[in-house]
Amino acid sequence: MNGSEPISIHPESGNMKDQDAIKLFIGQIPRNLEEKDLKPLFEQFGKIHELTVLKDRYTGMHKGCAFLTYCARESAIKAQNALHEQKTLPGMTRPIQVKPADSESRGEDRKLFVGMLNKQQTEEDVYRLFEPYGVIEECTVLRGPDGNSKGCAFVKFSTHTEAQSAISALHGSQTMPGASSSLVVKFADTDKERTIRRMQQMVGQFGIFNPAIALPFSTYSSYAHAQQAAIMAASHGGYLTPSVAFPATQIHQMGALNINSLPPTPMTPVSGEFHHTLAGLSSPPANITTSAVPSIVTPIVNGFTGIPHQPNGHPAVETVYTNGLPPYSTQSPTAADTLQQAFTGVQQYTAIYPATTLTPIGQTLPQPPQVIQQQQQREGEGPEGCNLFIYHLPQEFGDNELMQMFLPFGTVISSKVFMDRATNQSKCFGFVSFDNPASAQAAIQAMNGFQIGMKRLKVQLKRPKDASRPY
DNA sequence: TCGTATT
Repeated sequence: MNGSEPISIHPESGNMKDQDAIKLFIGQIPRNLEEKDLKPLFEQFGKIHELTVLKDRYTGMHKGCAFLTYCARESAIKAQNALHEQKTLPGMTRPIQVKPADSESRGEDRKLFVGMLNKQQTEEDVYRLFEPYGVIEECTVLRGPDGNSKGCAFVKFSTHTEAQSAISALHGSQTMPGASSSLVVKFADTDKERTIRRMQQMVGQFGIFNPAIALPFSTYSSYAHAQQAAIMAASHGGYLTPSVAFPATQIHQMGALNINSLPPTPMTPVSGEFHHTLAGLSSPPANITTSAVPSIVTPIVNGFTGIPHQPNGHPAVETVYTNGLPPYSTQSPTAADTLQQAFTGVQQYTAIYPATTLTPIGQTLPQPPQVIQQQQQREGEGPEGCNLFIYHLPQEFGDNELMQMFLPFGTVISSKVFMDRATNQSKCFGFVSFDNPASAQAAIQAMNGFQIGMKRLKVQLKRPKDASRPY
């Protein structure tokens, strides 16, 4: 599940697909092309059973890719061979992608991540290194915008077993000249792990206040939206693009990871489920460096994919909103409904600390307070059990940020960050008071241990004034 | 040192 809702061409009558039809993933589609625009391009290879442009579930934003299923399996093979990496659609900087959708063959369990490569090593070098262990379907060295190797690569074998044997043989087996440690060969991250990794990177990148990304969110109506917006902005240096969307479930998992600081349990690769795509469907020869391979395996340009990485410019922001429906208003909400108001604080907070908002989500999604009181810093204090002590606040947090952070859990009747009189700097602790104990408890549950940058919040009930000191 | 996008 991933924030997209299919909009399909209406299957015409009598367009039954073959039992062994292949669903194709189409990438690098200009965002102004809809199903009807794409249809002619693909129809020349056979009758289309279904064509679905992927769109964001909430914003309707075109994601720049699609799923395509032909009635006939053969049509898919022909289309891939004819189009994949062969043609660049108007406005795109990279060629169209036509290949079996992930759903057709999860691939993850036979895809390896290779780290600690020498930055001089090319796709061909990596290919040679892994060739002895099986049929390589894909071999890509990761490169930066300048085309320089990042010292790592993806290698996809045709089977899990082959991939495993490559790990056994190569992991740690040697140290490449210039590498800081021995070769790393392991299964590539799953989608979930990738999501988590990205978010962690964002924590690192944006854990320090960055006003540049604190602007453009306000009219979202749910946590997930707010998070998506912030994450999207963060991961693109403030540009809004539809290219990443994080489902709430993944965000939740990320949160859990932040709290526990534990790596996710690796997903056990599903084995035994053999797919009829790729190798199965037209039995690619072991040597796929030949460009004439009549296979639906991702064609390998010049023997290897990904060689000519052009530096790709930022996608123009204005091309993003092809449906005339800007997903994120740059205006503040006027008189939004109660729910929206309830989340405004989270959104602002999210904009400041994108990844860190992930933690409380879904853990304890509090009832939005019915009334948001705007009083920010009344010295008042709630009843016993309603007052929280918060430590390890970010240096930048003031009373208002503190309130924003806790608004989602109920009505905040006061928030106070303690300042050093001499320096006027935050002492990084403060107090928040709710109007009822349940809100306070919800806030503790969700926010205690919440990671911001390198620190974790300590959130606990404030000691009653008359509490006896332990010493 | 984990890819631009995968219902």
